[in-house]
Amino acid sequence: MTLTDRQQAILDFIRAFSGKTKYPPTIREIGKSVGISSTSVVNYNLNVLEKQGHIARDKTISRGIKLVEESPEIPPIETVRIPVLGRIAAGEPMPVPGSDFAILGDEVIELTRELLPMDDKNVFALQVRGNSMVDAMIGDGDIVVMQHRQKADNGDLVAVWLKDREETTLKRFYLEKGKVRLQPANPTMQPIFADPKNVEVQGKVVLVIRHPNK
Amino acid sequence: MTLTDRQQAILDFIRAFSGKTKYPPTIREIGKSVGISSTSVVNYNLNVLEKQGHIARDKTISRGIKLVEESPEIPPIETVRIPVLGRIAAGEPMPVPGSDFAILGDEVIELTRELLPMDDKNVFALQVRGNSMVDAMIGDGDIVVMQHRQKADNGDLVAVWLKDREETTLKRFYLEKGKVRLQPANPTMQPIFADPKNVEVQGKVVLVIRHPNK
DNA sequence: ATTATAAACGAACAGTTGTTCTGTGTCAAT
DNA sequence: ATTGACACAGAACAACTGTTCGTTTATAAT
Repeated sequence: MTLTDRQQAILDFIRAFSGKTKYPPTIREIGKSVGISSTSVVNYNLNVLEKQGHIARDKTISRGIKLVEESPEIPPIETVRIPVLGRIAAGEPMPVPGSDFAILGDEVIELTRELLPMDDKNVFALQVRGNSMVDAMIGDGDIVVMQHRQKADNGDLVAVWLKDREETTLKRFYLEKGKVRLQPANPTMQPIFADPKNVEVQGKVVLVIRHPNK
Repeated sequence: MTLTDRQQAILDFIRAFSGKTKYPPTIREIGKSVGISSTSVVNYNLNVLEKQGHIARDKTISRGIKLVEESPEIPPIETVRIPVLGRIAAGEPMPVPGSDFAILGDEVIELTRELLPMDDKNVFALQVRGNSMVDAMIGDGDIVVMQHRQKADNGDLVAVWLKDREETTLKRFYLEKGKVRLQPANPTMQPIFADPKNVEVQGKVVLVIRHPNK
């Protein structure tokens, strides 16, 4: 069942007007917008649109028009917003996200929640600079999504803050004989040995996102 | 600045009424609901609510009331929904997404649009099985987001359908001396050489998503 | 006790709003 | 040529709607 040009224009106007003003237009506002001088003609066309199921009307009250949804509701996908806090292993100090941190900078990415571990609290992202982790299949330019942690298990991929060097780095974490070994995943690079007191674990990698052609 | 009980009741009614009817109430409908018999009193209270920033009023028109959002609107992030069509290099036939394909299976992921290339049409995802691409830092279990392509450039990471083998595989694509070379990124594996007529390029990898601890 | 302000109230009014009535024009079918 | 359906148009009307006016009551401050 097709619409005339005028009827389509009326629908478009109702949608645009309602979106802007948060209330529907009157008969006269519709008429004015689509060039119909007679309220009777607007009323006639609205009755047709109602009969066809495009709108619903509440009788005799002002602005008693509502659009009928035209497409079935898209099923919602639960997503999570993740602040991208900066870059890692670039030697710059980097703030640790807290439970009430504000988003620094304004870059945020949004992902399907199911891509993250069960606990998606305290999640942030960093962009990797450098190739120290290529054997862990994390390369320069990758985005790593991290979950804030203060403790690490052996073998975890973590971001750690080295207090004496005042820099953050991404490495595999091992605690051996009272010392921390931060192991690159690149055979050309040496591990870092550090006093546990000098190491502050900030987060554990839970997801890696890469553009393979960049 | 506090609200009287009556003013709170008016706000609650406006919110409930608007949610239900999709248009705001009139002065008289408000009065009837909160037990105010005089339109002047309703008008007085609405003016107070407007002054305090709870509502906005469009003057002298019917139903010219709108609620002012009580929390700042979360800035929208444009996202893209990507169907996950299955697994690749598992030897099973895999349908090619077309411009009007339906989502097979019901797994869909949603990502920030800016993570994808400029043209995000005809995008789908596959989960990788196998380690043939570890030197391209794509491992078993990774999700690769692909853009439908029918042609590949040398060096592109692509999914190709091998007609004679009836299987899809993920490899780097090279066209050399009239032959297609599909190059694994794993030094322990041999490239596949194929007649171009036997090879159907399906898509090019534009993003890789990995859980590093799975 | 007095004053100022807030809150309330009914009535009246002007303008808005949707519906109905009567009539005309166009087009397709017969 | 006639008929019926559709679309249109202006006018009139009743009811709706928001604003203003004049007044009263309650409360707090002085």
